[in-house]
Parts: sequence; structure tokens; C-alpha cells
Amino acid sequence: MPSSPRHFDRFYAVVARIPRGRVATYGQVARLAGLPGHARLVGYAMAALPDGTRLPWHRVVNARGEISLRRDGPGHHVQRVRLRRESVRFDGRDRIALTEFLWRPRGPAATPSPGSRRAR
DNA sequence: GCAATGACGCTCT
DNA sequence: CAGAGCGCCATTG
Repeated sequence: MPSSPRHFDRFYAVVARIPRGRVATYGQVARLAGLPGHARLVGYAMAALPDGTRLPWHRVVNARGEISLRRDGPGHHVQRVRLRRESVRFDGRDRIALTEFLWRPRGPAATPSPGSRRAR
């Protein structure tokens, strides 16, 4: 493609790192790519992906833990199936428990340093 | 080039 | 917890 925003490639690089069986939010991808607050662009970058891409785009969901694709579209179903195939489970409201399936880079994070407080 | 749209997210009601 | 408003920016008519 002639004109490809340089940000898109950064997003793709992050998405490629999402481990199987885990999901990341659009905002999370944007932040990890160094562009906090640009979640919308991530969604745009995903929409711009070509068919047959090897990128695990299905592991990207919105901050509510729900598939952002329109329910009446084909993509919604595809993403849901691919996630279920990775053991990612949905609740009765078609939402994923981010507390359990959200990708947490930077290690297990099970060792919170005393004094260090979560900045938001 | 302006206006509307959209695979988002945060805050306030 | 759900809905409305606003910000952000690339794409399209």
C-alpha cells in the first residue's frame, strides 16, 4: 500500500507479542506502542489488516473485555471462535474476564514492590 | 478542504 | 452497571 501510517506498524509489532490464550485492550496496545490515548487508531489499524494476515488480531478487545466488532458482522463471530479455541472464555454477557485473561507484559507482576503504587 | 464516521477509552450522570 | 458526552485521529465522500 502506498500510504501506510508509521503508527500502524508499531501497533502490529505489539499485537504480535500477545501470547496465545491472552487478550489485550486497544488502549493497552496503544500504550505499549508508545502512543497512549490513541486506542482508536489501534482499532483503525486492525481494520486495515489484509485478509489472511498471521497477526493475532483476534486477541485485541475493548476495555470492557468485549469484542468491539459489530455483532451483525462476520468478523465478530470469527474473533469469538478463534478466542474460544485458545481457551479464552466468555461469560453470559459475551464478555471476557479481563482479571484473568488480560495480557500482563513485564512479568507475572505477582510481586508488587512495597511503596510502589499503581498510577491509575 | 470540510464534515461525517468509526474494530476506542475515560469521566460524569 | 448502563448511557451520554467529549477527545483523538485516519479514512472517506
